[in-house]
Amino acid sequence: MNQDLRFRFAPSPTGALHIGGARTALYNWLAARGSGGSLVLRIEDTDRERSTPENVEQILEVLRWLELDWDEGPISQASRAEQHAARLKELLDSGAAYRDTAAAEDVKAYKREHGADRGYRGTPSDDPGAAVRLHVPDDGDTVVEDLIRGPVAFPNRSQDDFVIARGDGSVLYNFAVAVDDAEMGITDVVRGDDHLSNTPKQLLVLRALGASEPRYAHLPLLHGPDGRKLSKRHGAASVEELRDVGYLPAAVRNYLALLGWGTTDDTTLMATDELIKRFRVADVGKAAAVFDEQKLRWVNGRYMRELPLDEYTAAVAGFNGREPDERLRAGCEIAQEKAQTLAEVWPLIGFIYEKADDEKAWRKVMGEGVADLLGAAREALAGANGFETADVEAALEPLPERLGVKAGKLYQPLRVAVTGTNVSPGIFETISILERGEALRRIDDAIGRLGGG
RNA sequence: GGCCCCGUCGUCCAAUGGUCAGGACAUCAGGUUUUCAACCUGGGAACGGGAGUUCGAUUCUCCCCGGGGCUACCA
Repeated sequence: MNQDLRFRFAPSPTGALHIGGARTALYNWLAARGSGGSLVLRIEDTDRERSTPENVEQILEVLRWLELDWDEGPISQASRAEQHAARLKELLDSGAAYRDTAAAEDVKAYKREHGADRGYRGTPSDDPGAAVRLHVPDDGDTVVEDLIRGPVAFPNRSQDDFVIARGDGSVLYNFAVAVDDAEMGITDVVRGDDHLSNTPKQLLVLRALGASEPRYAHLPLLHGPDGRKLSKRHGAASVEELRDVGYLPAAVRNYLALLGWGTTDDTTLMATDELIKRFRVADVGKAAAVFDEQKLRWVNGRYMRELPLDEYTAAVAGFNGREPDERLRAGCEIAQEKAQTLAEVWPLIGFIYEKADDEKAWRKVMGEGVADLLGAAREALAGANGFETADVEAALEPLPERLGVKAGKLYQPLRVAVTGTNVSPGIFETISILERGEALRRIDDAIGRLGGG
């Protein structure tokens, strides 16, 4: 345990939080919790155009839903403008940075002249409204000692003298991140691979400032099923969507943890405390992973089935905007083995409250001679000793043989008569969960509709 | 274009300088069965390509190919 470790999750609120971002948050959280260190939440909102309060709130909500807590923050990066300005002034005063009036076109012209692999070098200007660039050395490499990838060398001569502050004095991302990580005492930066190329820039800033450098670990990106970078096109790409289709937070954590990381003994299902115990940033793989919702569904199904009934009922109730009551609890009990997501539960047990109206199912099973079969079942149920599942079973079980039909020939019409559709939990449980009067009434209705009885 | 990263079954994750390259999801076949699931059994399925190092490479090195990231006075 190392209490001195400080991790951070630093999303930019420019849109919905991706499952990739969620995984980054999860990995940081697992690493922090597993090491006894702390987790800082910082919102990278220096892009005032795209950062909105709604997006910030959305990110916090996703983290809360995933049950990932943090120890400090959320800290708005934009609110640290004063510190940024102070550090910027240091670099300007020391000569490590300089003002330059060059625009994108000038940089291109420079490269046409000096070669595409040559980093831009500007000429200091005394125009107080010019952007600020950092002096990058011409020789040597800036090496990122990445925990996952090992040392990665970036030749300095290919690196531009990059802009660290706009003409108006506000700082840019790579500068703000470096300053904040240093001033917040971050020891471990665990983030997406898309930042690997930014790291030498941040290191250069840190060194110019004489600040301490954190350890870095760059996680492979997540791709969609087509192998391209994950985006909205790929189905449930945002965590909110995952929540809305009925996945359990614990299952999502388990699945996400496995996207890029695995154990030597091939364990697939791991409760969160086990993930905390076993997860190591350095063990994360290097290759990009593809988000596979089918496997998430399977993981989720396993979690659904293992949930204690009370929790299960509460989850189903919450998902459907209801209060958990005895009736729902009874329904959940018979549906728990069958549903893989919370959204799948209601179609299975909605009949408890109201009979469904599935025309296709009706046409499929309510054929010739069905009225008589239902009549026989009705009589058997009316005469049952009680109405527990065992009573219903005792009453119905002998029927197919006595009537000379296959079990399905009787049970399917009965299912449709009672639930209104042809998919439900076991037929005996399904009937038993209704009160006897209600069950008989529904059967009578069906017989009536068939023109029989 | 430049700089950088990555490359094991369809997908995720393992292992190894010498094994029949393993597990999970998915898939296929069979079983169970009152529907749908679930469940059980079994099968197919991978080291991107080419050199080199080596007695021997999936594993080490190089090249190629493929995919990806960055390349803004965005984050």
